[in-house]
Amino acid sequence: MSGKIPSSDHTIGPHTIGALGKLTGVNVETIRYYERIGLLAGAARSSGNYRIYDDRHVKRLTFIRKARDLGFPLEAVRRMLALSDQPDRPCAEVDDLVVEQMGEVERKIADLTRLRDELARLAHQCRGGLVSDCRIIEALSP
Amino acid sequence: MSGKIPSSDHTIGPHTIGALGKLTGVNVETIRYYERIGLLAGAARSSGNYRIYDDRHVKRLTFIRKARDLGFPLEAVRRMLALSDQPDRPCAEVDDLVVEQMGEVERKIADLTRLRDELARLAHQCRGGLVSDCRIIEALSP
DNA sequence: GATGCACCCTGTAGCCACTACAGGGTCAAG
DNA sequence: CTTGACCCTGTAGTGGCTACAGGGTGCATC
Repeated sequence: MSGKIPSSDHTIGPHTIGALGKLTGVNVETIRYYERIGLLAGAARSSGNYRIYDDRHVKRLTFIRKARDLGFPLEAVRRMLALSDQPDRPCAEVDDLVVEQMGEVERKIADLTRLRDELARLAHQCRGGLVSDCRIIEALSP
Repeated sequence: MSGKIPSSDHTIGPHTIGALGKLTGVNVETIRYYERIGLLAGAARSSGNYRIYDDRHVKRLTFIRKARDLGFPLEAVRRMLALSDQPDRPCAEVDDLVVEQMGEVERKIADLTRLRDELARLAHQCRGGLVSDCRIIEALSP
């Protein structure tokens, strides 16, 4: 059976999943995963059962990718997408998500900074010796 | 069938898994998980098939917990445990692990700091407005 | 000795956010 | 007409646990 297949490579018009992936910088497997969990709407299909994405998909996925790059968990991304579809709602709800995420990130930074200091204290404590005299092992041993 | 069961609550002598967990601050499920993946040696069993841990287990698990608290992945913990059993090997191998882990942590801190700065720039950009005018949504939209 | 309760056992499934196959089908070019 | 790049579905794996389900054990209390 013959059928039209979308030619891709352009920034506009229909795209195969691979073209969408390249356009947005998202792995093909990840795109399918997003569809499976209902984050990205399913695409139309070609006669050969290929997914055919349009520009709304490109926009949507770009949004998701940027939000993920900022460290938002998928649930937050989902909420932001929902909000972006409701232009009449207060913007503060979006802001809350950003502030929450910033808090998370700051907590992680604080934790990791403590860790790094601990590790720095441990490092290079036993240059050239044997494990039997290793201060690091000692520090970990009860 | 009767049988001796270890009474616990002391810091020395045999322990049930629950007592070991309390002693070391490690979740009971996690202890069983460590046994399953071969990180913590299996314990003797009581007549009622309860695990009976001795002081070597306590030491071992404390070591693991401290290393985990420092963010070492389980594979690194495994290598450190192996090294701690070979006192004649050079301590530098342990040091390498610490330095590597410190590098990881510093990379994460750098990444998160960049993230935090991005988020800080986004936060509070659209106080009181509607989603339709939200700069955050705008920033994420292509 | 029956009952209750805290603890223990095994085995399996779930979490997050992907990633990596296996085993096939489809498309365009040479 | 074959090659090779791409696509499809479905399932299993990653790390490091955590959370059951469905049972058994140990001990105190009535």
